[in-house]
Amino acid sequence: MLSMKCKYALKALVVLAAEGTKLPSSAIAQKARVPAKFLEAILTDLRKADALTSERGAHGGHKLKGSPEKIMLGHVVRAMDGMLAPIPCASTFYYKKCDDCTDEKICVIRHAMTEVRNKIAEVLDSMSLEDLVNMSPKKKQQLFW
Amino acid sequence: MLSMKCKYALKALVVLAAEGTKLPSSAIAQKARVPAKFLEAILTDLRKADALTSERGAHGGHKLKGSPEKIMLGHVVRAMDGMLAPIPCASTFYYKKCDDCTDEKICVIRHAMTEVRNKIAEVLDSMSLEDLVNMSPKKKQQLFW
DNA sequence: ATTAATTCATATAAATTCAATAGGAATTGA
DNA sequence: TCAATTCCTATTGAATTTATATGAATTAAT
Repeated sequence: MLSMKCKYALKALVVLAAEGTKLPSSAIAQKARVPAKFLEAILTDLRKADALTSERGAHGGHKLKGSPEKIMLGHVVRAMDGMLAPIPCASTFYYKKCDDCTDEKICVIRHAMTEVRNKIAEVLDSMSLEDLVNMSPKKKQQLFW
Repeated sequence: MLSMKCKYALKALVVLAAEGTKLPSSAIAQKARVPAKFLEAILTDLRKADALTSERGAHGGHKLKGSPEKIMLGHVVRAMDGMLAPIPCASTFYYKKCDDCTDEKICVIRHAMTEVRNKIAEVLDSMSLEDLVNMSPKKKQQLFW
């Protein structure tokens, strides 16, 4: 399951990708329909994840860091929610050994979940913010949801 | 993320599939290395999910319902954790509308997550308990993890 | 210099979910 | 009657999620 945080993060980034300009968090919150104060915290995390840059003060705001086609969904989801894999032992970026496993090399649960994690990563690591923006038939009107 | 409950359920079912016989929950707990009392509750859920049958009293126990190749991982995971999809609006079995979405038909987040959900379902709905058992190189020794 | 708009940092809180454990009732076979 | 078992209900502690609140720091415009 994606957390709300992660979903909001994706929506915020889609807004920024579509807009192309610097936007204050209040404007993003409105366009993405996301709780304003919660979004503030999320934007900070996204900045730490190198997905955007922020400017403080009057006329400040947030802007995508780099072009939308270079920011992959997998990167965002990992930054917000951690591993893509269903269980830690099947994760490549967040691997962690199971307590109830003696020989993870042969663990059949792990084998199965590694297949799942690879499929998830395949999709999310090949899909960019630009892909998301282009996906909408109404992108001219900036309606993505 | 799979819950512990779901992981334990899968391990219990693999034990039952490999064994082929009726087993008391205490024996399953030991072989699967799962907390005994927690497992009891899980086995009840698995019975309700039609994955096994239970007999009470002395010499009672739990037995797979049907053959291992007919019990799919997707069925088990859904029964334990609910939807496979990353977000409810992308689920086919547990669909639920988003509050922050006006037109889900065009929602780009939903489109992306539907792709993910389809990949996950593809894997889990085509993999059976028998596949899991056969996956282990050490299945003769009944060591699966 | 003051003010308004903004990000940033920290603390808090309510609600929910997770991962169990406890105790005992009901059932069954010996 | 006894021992082994499933089944049922309740509880609990911990962690996580989803926020909200407050105010400090920064910046541009007047």
